[in-house]
Amino acid sequence: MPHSQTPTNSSLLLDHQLCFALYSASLAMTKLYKPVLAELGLTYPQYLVLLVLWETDGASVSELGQRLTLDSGTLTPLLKRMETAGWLSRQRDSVDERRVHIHLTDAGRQLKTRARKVPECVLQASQCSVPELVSLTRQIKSLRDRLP
Amino acid sequence: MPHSQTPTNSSLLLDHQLCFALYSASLAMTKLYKPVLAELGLTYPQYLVLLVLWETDGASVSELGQRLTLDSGTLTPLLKRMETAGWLSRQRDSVDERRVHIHLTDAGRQLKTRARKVPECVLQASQCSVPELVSLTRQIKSLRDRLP
DNA sequence: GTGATTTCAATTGCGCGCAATTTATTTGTT
DNA sequence: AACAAATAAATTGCGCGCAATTGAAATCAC
Repeated sequence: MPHSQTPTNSSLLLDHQLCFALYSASLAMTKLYKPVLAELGLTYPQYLVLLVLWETDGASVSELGQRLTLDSGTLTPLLKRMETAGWLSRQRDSVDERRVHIHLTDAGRQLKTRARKVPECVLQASQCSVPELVSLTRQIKSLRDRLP
Repeated sequence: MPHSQTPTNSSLLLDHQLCFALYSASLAMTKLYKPVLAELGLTYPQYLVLLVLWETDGASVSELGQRLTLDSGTLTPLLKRMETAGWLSRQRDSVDERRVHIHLTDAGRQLKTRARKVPECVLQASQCSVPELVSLTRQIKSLRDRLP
């Protein structure tokens, strides 16, 4: 046993590798999306917001935050930019005036059709097989769910 | 075959799921690191820079950029902050004056010892088995290497 | 019902990440 | 030698991501 620090160093390396792999792959994925989304006038986080709204229009800011693990400090300015761009409107809840509901505009709903080509473009660019992506997604979600 | 749009929608969902899983897991990992790194006065990208420098002191800005897939627009201000914090110094190459080499200070080198506990803390907090982390890391790296 | 607590969104401030441009230096061509 | 092209880092500008704080509204406690 010549290396007394082997356990520490290997876990250190492993840990770095996983975190950096996630960090690096996430940045690379965002770059992959960028040109496709730019044609629609969207950023990646804005696209994520639309994915939630296309499913559940009228969600509140905090509901969006739960779905996307983002807080109001991120979402409020982002939603204001999307409101300015004409994709959605922000309306106070008349019953509970603390809450703000986000509703798609006609333009926001129509964008869904044009966005159908996004995942196909990205899937093709990623050069991955579907079974591999299915398996990998399941594992990363499982990891994600165990993180605080 | 009642759903003519099934292929599109499923690839759409799958694609979103993978990208969002990566995005969400990467953000969660960064949050996991934050309190541990905060004790050392570091951010996660700064920690990544140190990991490279602890291995190859004196790397140039572009070499750091290649290792971390970051450009000078990100690295230059980041390195200036780390220089101000006393972890490193930035020195022009006397032969090729376009290049800037990054050298650790004594404090930067000594930080390596204190940083040994970082991966252990994070590994414990992640609640994952080592074999799972090894396998997942390999797969994510493989995906990353196929992305442009 | 009044005060304390909680909840929700907005705001402030800072550090990335990156596209696009600029400046300085080196290399290549002739 | 002189000019063009390529390379390296810095700069500018914008959009996140998040901690911390603020302000307003609803809920709870008694």
